[in-house]
Amino acid sequence: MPPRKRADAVRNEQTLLTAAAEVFVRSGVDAPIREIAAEAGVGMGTIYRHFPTRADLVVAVYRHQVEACAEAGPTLLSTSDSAFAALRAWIDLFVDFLVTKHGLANALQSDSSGFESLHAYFLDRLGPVCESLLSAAAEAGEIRDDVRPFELMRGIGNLCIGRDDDPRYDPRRLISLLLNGLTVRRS
Amino acid sequence: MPPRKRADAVRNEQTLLTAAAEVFVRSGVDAPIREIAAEAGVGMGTIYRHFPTRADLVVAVYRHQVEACAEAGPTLLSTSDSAFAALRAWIDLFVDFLVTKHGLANALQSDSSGFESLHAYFLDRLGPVCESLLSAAAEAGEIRDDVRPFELMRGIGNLCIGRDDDPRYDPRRLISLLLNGLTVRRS
DNA sequence: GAACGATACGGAGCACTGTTCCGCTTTGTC
DNA sequence: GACAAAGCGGAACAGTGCTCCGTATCGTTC
Repeated sequence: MPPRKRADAVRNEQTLLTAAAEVFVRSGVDAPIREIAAEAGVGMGTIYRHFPTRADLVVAVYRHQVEACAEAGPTLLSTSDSAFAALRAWIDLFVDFLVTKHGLANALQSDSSGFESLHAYFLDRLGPVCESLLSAAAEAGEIRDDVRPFELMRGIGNLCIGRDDDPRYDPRRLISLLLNGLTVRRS
Repeated sequence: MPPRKRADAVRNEQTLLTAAAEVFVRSGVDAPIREIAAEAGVGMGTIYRHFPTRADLVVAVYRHQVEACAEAGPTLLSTSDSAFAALRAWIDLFVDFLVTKHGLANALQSDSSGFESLHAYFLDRLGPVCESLLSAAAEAGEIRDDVRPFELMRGIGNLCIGRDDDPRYDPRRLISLLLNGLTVRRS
């Protein structure tokens, strides 16, 4: 009994996740469905069919982003000029992801058990990736070696809270400064 | 130089605060402006003139309710059959007020300094009122005498979090049970 | 490769909301 | 009573969520 999904449906679902992620970063998790549909180049009906509620979509994007972020770690490490450059690039992806993560709380609007499990999934999956980037940069002598993944991810997460309250507040700038602070300098 | 407010404007503002409070309890702080206008029997323009943004309205209702709640304490105490009955009635008002209070965080959406000061105002004003009701009931031998206003208000506040997540969750019921738990019984 | 359900798609259309704007009404003053 | 000024109401517009169904595409069977 294999009523398998049609190929175009599978394709659309992937397209949607990617498009939604991009729109979330640009316009927040409350972005109009129309905008996401336009970005993905599909009709609104398609979105509602795949993700009946906004929470469904946000959760799916969240998982998708965690996975993409996790896979990007090793890739960046092997293609970047330096481990520190890889770390910077990875953090940039991570910040994009945080928009979705912070939107999750509102989207789930109380389902705290669901939220907890998604949060645990996030830590399990990304903690080690962050760790490997930190270790590589530390071993290359580019940054200090006493920074733990948890504190870094948590700190960056907190820097991103309230990002759209005030146009003068730019989390990415502060994060960049923070990363500068990790580097080892010859004096 | 007395460009005093016109009498009808003053009247409308009061009407609006009362109506908005009621609608907030019924439909939450995100209730449509139209609904509030209808409840108050005024046009939508009137609301926007008095309270340009939703945050303005929520803050005004908040202050109004804190005041009403504070004034209701002594009144209830002198008109109720017992101090405990007065306490119950007061808590009921207090729960209505909490809807507004919890909506405040969203409405202020980050202005944490403004939020802090409103929170302090609330504690200063209502703490003593709650205290007097507790003392009266304790002195009448109706409830135990080791309950502090802060813990009670805080506990009730927490019971009201997530009130509209699940229709099976009824904070007022639990609060009623909690109050029962305060009573002194002959065994 | 032709034919034909089954599956999925797109987007017009409806319902509902926030916000503005201006003709009309009420108020206060002389 | 007359007349600005202040205030009011709600029609009108714009943006959004969500549904529904005619149409297009896919996968399967011969």
